[in-house]
Amino acid sequence: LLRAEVRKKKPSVIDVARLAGVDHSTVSRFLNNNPNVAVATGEKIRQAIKMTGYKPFGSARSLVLRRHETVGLVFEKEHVNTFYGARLIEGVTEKLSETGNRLAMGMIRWYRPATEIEDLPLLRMHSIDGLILDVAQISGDLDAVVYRLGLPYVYVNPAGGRPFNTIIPNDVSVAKMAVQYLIDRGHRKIGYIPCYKETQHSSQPDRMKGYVEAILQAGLQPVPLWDKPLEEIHKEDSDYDLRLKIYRQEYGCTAIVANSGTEALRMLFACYKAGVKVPAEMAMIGCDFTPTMTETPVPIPCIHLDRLKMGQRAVQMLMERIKEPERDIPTVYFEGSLIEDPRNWYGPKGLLTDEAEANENKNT
Amino acid sequence: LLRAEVRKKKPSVIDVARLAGVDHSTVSRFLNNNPNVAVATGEKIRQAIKMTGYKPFGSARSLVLRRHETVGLVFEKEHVNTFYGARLIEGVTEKLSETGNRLAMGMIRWYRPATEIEDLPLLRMHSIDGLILDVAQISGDLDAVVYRLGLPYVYVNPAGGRPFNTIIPNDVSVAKMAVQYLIDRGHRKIGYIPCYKETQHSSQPDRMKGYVEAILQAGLQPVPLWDKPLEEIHKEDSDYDLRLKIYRQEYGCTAIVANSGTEALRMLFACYKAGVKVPAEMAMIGCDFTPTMTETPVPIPCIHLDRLKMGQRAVQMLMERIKEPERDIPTVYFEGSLIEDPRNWYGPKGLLTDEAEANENKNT
DNA sequence: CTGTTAGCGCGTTCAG
DNA sequence: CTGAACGCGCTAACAG
Repeated sequence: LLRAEVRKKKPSVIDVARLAGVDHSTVSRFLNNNPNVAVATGEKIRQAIKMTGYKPFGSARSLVLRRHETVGLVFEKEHVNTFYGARLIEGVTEKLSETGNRLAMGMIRWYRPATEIEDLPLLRMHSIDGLILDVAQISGDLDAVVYRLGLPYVYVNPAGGRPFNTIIPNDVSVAKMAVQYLIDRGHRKIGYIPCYKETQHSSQPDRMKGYVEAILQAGLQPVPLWDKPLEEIHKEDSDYDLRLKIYRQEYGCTAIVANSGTEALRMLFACYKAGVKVPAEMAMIGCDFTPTMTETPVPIPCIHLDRLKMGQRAVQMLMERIKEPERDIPTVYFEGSLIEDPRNWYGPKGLLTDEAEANENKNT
Repeated sequence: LLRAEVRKKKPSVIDVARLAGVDHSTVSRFLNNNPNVAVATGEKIRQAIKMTGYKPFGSARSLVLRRHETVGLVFEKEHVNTFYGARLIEGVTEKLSETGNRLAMGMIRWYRPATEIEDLPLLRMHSIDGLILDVAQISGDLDAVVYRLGLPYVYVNPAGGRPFNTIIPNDVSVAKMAVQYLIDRGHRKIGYIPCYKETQHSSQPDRMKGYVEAILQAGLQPVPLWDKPLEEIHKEDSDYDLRLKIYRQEYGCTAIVANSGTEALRMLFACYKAGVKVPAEMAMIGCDFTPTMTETPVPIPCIHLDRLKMGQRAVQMLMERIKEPERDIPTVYFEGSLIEDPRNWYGPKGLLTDEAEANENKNT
């Protein structure tokens, strides 16, 4: 004990073993829950560990086990400061902690070549057991890079989708649910507001597709504004005011499906400015949830995609893949669920706290 | 090469050395930029590395160097899905990547005992070189835990502040700047909207303090609504409507300092509902920036705290501490800066893209 | 149940 | 400039 302190050197199994009067291999067995350790011996070792303040040196362990108990997460820099991104990171971290694993993060920017991933400090050496990739807006051959890494991997929400080893939100279905919600409440003229920031990712066209399909399936007519080029629509600050006018006067819309909370919020402002009552004169619903939806004076319902659970599921899938690297796992699709009043998100019965979720589950 | 492939074993320095016809120690020297390697030899080794697809095994390296090239970040779970939190993580990750370091994340929930930090997978073994802590709403003796870890550390925005090894936003100054902005534009009756979610963190009282100080320094009267208990004010959905009425009718306010974008947004809705023109009849400014401020029909200026840079600075400070663990570094305070129209945040000249920032710097 | 021993991949002496 | 030899802390196979 003292010697180790004096040498400014962290105590090792050797120090613990010496103090406990056993061999270092016995200490190792004890630490790894090997049953071949007498109870009395174990107790002595436990004492010695407490006295020395011993902590295992992870690197030595992974050197021999060839396992790092660490999972990598590669993420798009532009997505981190997004509710979607943050919740995913949260879910991943949480699930990893539960299973005793560490999370190591790496970021890549939009439109950069996929090969930049290989140069991340995260991947320049062998230091992780598997990789979760949440990258879509990237150039070059991502699959080639991932293959070269030779690591168990899981994709989350990639561009284009994949049949295996992937977690994907069902954006088509989400938009359909949103449309159905409005139809069920008697609406027949329903407009759609696309993402106000340009995106090449599939979520935008998928939600558009869902909107059109649901409308057509109900024997209704899609309102055509959505297929105009975005630049034309977004030239001025008053885009949404203009849009509201066209939707109401030209097409007689009584309801709107917003691509997300952002668009819902902007549309809501347009309604207030124009003196249009929400939801009486113009009903609204959002695809997906963002925290802005908690700030509206009136509730704007939304179809919630649980990114936290997607993150957790990604970890679970990756763990299975690490166990059996050869086996491919069929892609998991995540469906949306209705939130009638997103403003309760942070409340005592809100969806943010896991305790609340746990209680809800208990009651059902 | 082939042998390594067949054995399904990753190539090591030995394999590279054999292929290059040199000793493994020469390969090691080459990899660590030791000048004692002949150019010709180096070229042979480079070839061999490319052929084998060799990647260093990090654990073996850190075992002998006793350095992990990895930094830990402990974060509050409830803060991850916050713009503030996300930007900080972004800044930390970015700066670490630049310096060739990995980021390992751990999360702890509000109000839990500080000792839970020790049980994080991140800290159960020796696996990081230093630790950044962004935890404030936590119970128990955090300092004792950190001391026990025996690691170089840096605090970010802790409750109460610290004289050393800490990064802190100057919330008092931010609120003062916000008030001054309104005073400079001729306002004399200025109200303050506190954080609508309860918080025990110092940012809330610090901003209140800044508001009061600035008002008094200008020889004006603070509007007293801010010191009422929050529960009383927030009982109903119409809090902000009520507040607006009181501010205007009872105190004759022409301007409001909002604690953050959230409160600004809610106040703005209240104005629209009441038919109060912004900023003509009621000017507003927010402390700190949140993405909701990009969604308003009219610009609400704000005093921006750059959390991205705070994250980067934290890494820089930690690196210095890792180099000289005995030396304490004086706390760094971050000041706010005015954003006149936060709606440009995401725009081509917005603050989000570093390229834009770089260009701006070039021009100045 | 416990101790002995070998070796994981790499960096660093120290001879040559 | 290069190679031989050693050891970092730990696990696992084997012998008792």
